[in-house]
Amino acid sequence: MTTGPVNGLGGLEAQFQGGMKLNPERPAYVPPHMRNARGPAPPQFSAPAPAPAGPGYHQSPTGLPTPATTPPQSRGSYAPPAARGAAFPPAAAAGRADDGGWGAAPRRAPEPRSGGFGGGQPGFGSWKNGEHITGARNPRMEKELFGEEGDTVHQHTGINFDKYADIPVEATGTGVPEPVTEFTNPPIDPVLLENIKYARYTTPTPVQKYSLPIVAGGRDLMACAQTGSGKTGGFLFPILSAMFTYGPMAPPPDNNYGGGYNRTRKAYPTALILAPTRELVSQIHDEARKFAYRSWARPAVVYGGADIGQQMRALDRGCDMLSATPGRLVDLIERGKISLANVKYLVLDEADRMLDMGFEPQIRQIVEGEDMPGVHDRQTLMFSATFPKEIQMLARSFLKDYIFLSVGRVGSTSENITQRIEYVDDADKRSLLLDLLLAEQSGGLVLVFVETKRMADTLCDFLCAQRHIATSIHGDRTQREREAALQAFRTGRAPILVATAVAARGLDIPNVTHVILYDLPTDVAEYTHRIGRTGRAGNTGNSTAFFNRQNLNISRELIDLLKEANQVVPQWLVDVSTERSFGGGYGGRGGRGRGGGNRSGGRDVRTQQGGGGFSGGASRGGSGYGGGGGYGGGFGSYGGGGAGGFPPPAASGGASWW
DNA sequence: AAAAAAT
Repeated sequence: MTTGPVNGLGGLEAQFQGGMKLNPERPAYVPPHMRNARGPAPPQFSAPAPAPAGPGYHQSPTGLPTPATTPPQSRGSYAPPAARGAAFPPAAAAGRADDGGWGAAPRRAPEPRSGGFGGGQPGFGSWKNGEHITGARNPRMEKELFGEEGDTVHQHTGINFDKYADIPVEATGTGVPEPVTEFTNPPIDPVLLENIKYARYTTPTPVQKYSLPIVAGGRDLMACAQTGSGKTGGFLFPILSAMFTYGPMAPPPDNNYGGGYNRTRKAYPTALILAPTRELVSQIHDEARKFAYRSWARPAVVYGGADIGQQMRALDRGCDMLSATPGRLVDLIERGKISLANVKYLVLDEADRMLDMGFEPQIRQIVEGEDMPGVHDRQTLMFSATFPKEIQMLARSFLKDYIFLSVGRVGSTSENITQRIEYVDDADKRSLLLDLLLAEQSGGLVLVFVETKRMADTLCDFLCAQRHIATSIHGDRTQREREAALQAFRTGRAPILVATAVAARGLDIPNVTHVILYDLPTDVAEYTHRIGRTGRAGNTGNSTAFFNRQNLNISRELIDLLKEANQVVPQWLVDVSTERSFGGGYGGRGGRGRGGGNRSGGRDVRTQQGGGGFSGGASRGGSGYGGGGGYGGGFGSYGGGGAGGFPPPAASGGASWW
């Protein structure tokens, strides 16, 4: 295990543990699956008034949904299923006045901190008698959720909106709606609008401009948007807006399903967001909390490596928008703790990863093998910075007549990132890394990617031995260590983070000024995601990739990507990509070529010849992909590792640590 | 080949 100076992390962890242990009322241990049989507040039953049947939730976005009737003492989202009945599905509402037998829906326990008056607690709203009751403002929560002016940990301070203005957007599919241009009340729910203001978002990013009306119009979406382009808001905003407006849904009549005796309070999320790493899921949840502030909707999060009992208790306090990693979600479904029967919005973030070989079976189980509504009874949204053709083909089975959105340069990386490729043999990598770190004058954070968990530890130890303050994150560290490392990095306490692929996707860490690919991934899409940890939210960043003979397989695609992003392409890289023998022994790679051309995606497979089944459709926006201004300026001058001849000069600096 | 994701 790596124990850099900051890995031990006294404060945070002690606090975390202490909080758990100091509770004098902590009950004796109960197995996880039994814990809900003896909740703090015994379920109370009372017959809710039969709610009038009305148009289904979201069934008619244009019509006014008939209010669901909710007993005044219960918070909206936790109303007994029967009481939630009216809105969705309409048929479920009739004749649900009985409260006996299996039909008896468990009344959710009152919000523990609410003094018995659910929803009345500052910061939390409710849904009563078909109306959205906005919670009172809560200064403490606002500070926690939105931070204060000028802090750097809360993102999107100093967002560079000007850079967004010219980003081209291509939307294909049938009936593409007109994008919105501003955050305004119609169509955005007023409660959400206020939260957007608190978060200091002023203008929708291109992906948000399109996703808002697309989702509001009931459409499915496959969105390919460059990193740091506001993807999270792209799905949170339209989903929360609709949830706020239309209110909670009725659960299905078979809410006793699973376990039979209904011992456990079951969560029925309206929106389910799946992502490939725990940290990403956690980050999405944090955003969801911001934008659900003062509303009736309760965000929840579940992921592995953390105490499941704690997560289940948190689910009892509300679960309307659930962010989850696949494994833990399946676990909780099997325990009868979560039902997907109410899911109206399914989001796959980093969709290409979620549908790749490692994840696809789990995703398929969740989407097709549990009680998730079918593709026509839910809206499915997929987001990623890269969308390879094969993955798009696969993804189509989860979508219905979707709109394909491509934001930014096609399948490419942001021009906000100045990308460099350095030739360096393995033996010289450490030296060059030290040079780069010394040359880093920005005071920003440096993220170093390696290919293996072991290398992450080794390199982190090495850097610490060299008096750098570094920490590491990878899948063999405990969840607590992972979170501590990320927190130390975010806050700048450890300005260097050595990471494996676990940190490659989606993580939004402000102030990362330099991403170093100490090892190059074998896949350009992966390269794209990794360097995308810098240059976020319209800011600029630098990336340096260490290239040597082992990376020949991506040289061709790398060159194409660099060209597309208006980056300097080292001549030696062009040379090696065309020469079959590079250092010998790699003669076999020649045939790779650029067959298909769009491995990283960015183009709607339906619009390519033989796409099948879809008749093109409207295409708007995106008048060409003209190059932006020059980002030429080099950053820091380190060693002699320039883009010289071939083979290029080795990095300078003595390898004195051998 | 490696990483990630349930215990």
